[in-house]
Amino acid sequence: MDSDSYISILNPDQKKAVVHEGSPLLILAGAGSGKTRVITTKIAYLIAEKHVDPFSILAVTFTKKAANEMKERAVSLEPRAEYAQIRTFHSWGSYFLRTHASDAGIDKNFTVYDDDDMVTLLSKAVPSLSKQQASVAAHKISLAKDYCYTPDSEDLYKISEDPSFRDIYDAYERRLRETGNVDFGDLILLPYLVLKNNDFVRHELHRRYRVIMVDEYQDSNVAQFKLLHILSGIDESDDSFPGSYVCVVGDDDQSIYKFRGADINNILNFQNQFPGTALVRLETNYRSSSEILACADSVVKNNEGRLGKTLVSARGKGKIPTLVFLPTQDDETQFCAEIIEQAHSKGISYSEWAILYRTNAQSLGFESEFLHRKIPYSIVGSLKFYEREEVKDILAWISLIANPKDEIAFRRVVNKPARGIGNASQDKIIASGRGISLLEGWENVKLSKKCMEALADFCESVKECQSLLSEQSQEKLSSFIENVIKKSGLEEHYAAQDEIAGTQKIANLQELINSAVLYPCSMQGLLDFMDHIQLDRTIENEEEDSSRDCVTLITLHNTKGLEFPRVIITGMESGIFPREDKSGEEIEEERRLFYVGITRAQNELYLTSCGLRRLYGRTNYMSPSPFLNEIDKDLIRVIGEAPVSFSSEDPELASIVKKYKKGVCVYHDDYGHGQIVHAETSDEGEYVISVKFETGGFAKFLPKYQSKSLIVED
DNA sequence: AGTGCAACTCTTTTT
DNA sequence: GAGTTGCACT
Repeated sequence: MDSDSYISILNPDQKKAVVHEGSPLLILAGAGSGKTRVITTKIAYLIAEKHVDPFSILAVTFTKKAANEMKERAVSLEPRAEYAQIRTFHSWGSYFLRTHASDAGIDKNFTVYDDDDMVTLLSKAVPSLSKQQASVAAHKISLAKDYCYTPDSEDLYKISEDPSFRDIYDAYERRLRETGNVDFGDLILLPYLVLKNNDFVRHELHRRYRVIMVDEYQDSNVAQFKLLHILSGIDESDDSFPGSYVCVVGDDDQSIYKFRGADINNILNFQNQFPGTALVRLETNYRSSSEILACADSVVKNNEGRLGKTLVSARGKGKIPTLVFLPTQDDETQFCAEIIEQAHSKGISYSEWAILYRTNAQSLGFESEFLHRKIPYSIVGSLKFYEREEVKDILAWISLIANPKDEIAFRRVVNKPARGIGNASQDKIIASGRGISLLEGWENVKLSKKCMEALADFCESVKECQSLLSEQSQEKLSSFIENVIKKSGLEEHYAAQDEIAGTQKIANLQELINSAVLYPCSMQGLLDFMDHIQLDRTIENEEEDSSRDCVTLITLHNTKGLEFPRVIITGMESGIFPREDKSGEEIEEERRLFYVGITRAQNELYLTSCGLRRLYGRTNYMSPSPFLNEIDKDLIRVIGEAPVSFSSEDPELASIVKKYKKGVCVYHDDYGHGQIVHAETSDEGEYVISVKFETGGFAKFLPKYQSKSLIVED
C-alpha cells in the first residue's frame, strides 16, 4: 500500500501523531479513536518515508493478542514491518534474557515460573511459612518486582511493613537464582538491572533501538517505566547519541490494572519524565453512538486525577442506553437470554452480543441458562488448560529437560508415577545438586538402595529425552512431546486414571501435543514453545471462536481493546461493582473499569441490576451500584424499579438497614470507634454487619439488638 | 502411599 | 455452592 493513501485517510490529529518527530510524544487516545491505526501507520510511515531500519524499531504492547494484531496490520501497510520488533513487554524481556542470560545470572534455557511455582519455591526457601503465608508473600514479591524493588531496596516497606519480608524476599531470590529460572516480574526487572549495571550491553541496545513505542501505556508499571526510560537512553543523550525516539499511547481513563502494579502516574507524569514531550489528543470516537459516549462521559467525569478529554462521536446519534432493574439474578440471566433470542429471530446474529461482568464467577448463571436455551456462547479468558495437573506435569518434564536445575519441575515429576522417592529423599537430592544439576551428582547422597535405583532410572529417562532434541531434525516438537509423555510413565498413569475416574486426561495431553505441532524438535523450538505457553495463557481456541456465531461472555477487564455492536453490563450492584472492599482511589479505578465497559458498545448498551443475588452460596439483598446514579437521568431509559426490598413487610428492618449501611462510622461502648465494612442479610433474615474498629479489632453485630450500644456517627 | 471426609476458601482483574 | 486443601485413617 502506498503511504500517501494510508495517511490521507487519517483525521488531522491522527496525522499529526503519525508524522511527529524530534521530541518524545505522548498520544492520549480515547476509546475507539483509532489508536491502533495510528501506531501501525506510524511504523509503516517511519520505514517507508523516513527510511528507518525496521530492525531498530521496538513496539511493545501488554497482551499477545494486541501484539499480533499490531504486527499484522503494520505488515499489511508496509511489508518490511515484518522485521520490526512488535511484541509484548514480557516477551521482549524473555528475548532479551535469552541473549543476555549470563549477564543476568540465569540459565539460558530458563523457563518462567508462574504464580503457583512461586509459592512452591517460596515454601521450600522459607519452610516456616504456612501455605497461605507463602501465597501472600509470593504475591507481595510479585508486586515488589512490579515496583522495581530488589531485596535491598529502602522502599520495601511500602510493599510490606513486616520487617521479615525483606529476608523472605531475599531467601526467595537466592533460591530462584539457584534454579536458573525466572518469574514474571524478572522478565522486566532483570533486563532493567542488566542495562543499569552493564554499560556495554546498554550501549549496544542504544545503538540498536532508534524508535520505541509503547501501547496501553496507562497500564505500565514502575519497572516497565524504568526499563523504557533506560532503554531510551534519554539520560545519556548528547550530540553523538541523541537518544531514541519515544512514543507512548494510552488513555488515563482506561487504567484498570493498579492492583497488578500498574502506575497511572506513568502516564500522568510522562511529560515531566521525558522533557520536551509533545502531546496529541485523539478525541474523535469512531466506535459508539453519541448517546453511549454521553453516558460514558457522565460517569468518568466523576473521577479526579485525570488529564481530561471529551470524546466526540463520528457516528452521530443512535439508540439511548437502557438500565434494567430486575428482582433476582435468575431474572437477569433470563432477561439477557430473551433479548438476545428476540434479536436473533429478527436476524441479528449472536456474535453481535457481549455480556460483561465484574467477576468470573458471574458467568456460571449465563452458561447454564444459555446451555438450556441452546444459545451458543464462548467464554473469553481463564481457560485453565495449562493449569491442569496432567498438562503441568508434562510441562515440568519439558522444563527439566531444558534446565536440569529446575527444582520445582524436578519435585513435581520425580515421584510421579510413584517411584519410592519421597519428600525426604527429594530434599537430600536437591540439597546436593542445587545450582548445578539435579540429574547427577546424587550418587554420593545417602539414600536407600531402592530409591537410588529409581532415581537412576528417572534421570536416565530425562537424559534420553534430552538426546531426542537435535538442531537439524526435521521432526516436529509435537512428536517429541509424545515421546516425553511415553517415557515419563505418565501416559500409563493417566490412562489408568481415565479408566477408573472417567477423566479426560489423555485427551488433554493429546491437545498439548497438537499445540506443539508448529515448533521444530530442537532446544530452541522447545524454549519458544514454553515461552508461547507461559507468556500467553489465555487464547487457545481462536480460530474456532471467531468463525462461530456465538454470544461473548467476558469479564470487564478482558474487554480492553475489544468492541461489540451490543453490550450488556450485568451485576450493576453495590458490592459487586464496585466491589465491596473498595474505597478512595480504588473506587476511581472501578469507575474507569465501568467506563471501559460502556465504551465497548457500538450501537446498543444495556445495564442490569438485581435486588437479590446469591453470593458464596448465600442469598443477599443488593442495592444498585452507586455508579448508576452518576448517569444523568435523561441519558438513559430505565425499566423496572430500583429495589426497596423491605418496605412492605418489615419497616423496622428497613430502617435498620438504612441506618447501618456499609461505610457508616459507628461508636461502640466497648470497642470504640469503627466503620461498617460489610453488611448483609443472612439466610435467616437477620441483618448482620461487620465492623472494623480503630483498634484493629473486628466484630460482627446484629444491629437489631445493639441499637443502644452501637451508635451511628457522622 | 493412597483414599476419604471435613474444613475452608473463593470471587477481582493477567503477563 | 463448588472446588480445593489438609488431615487422619487404612
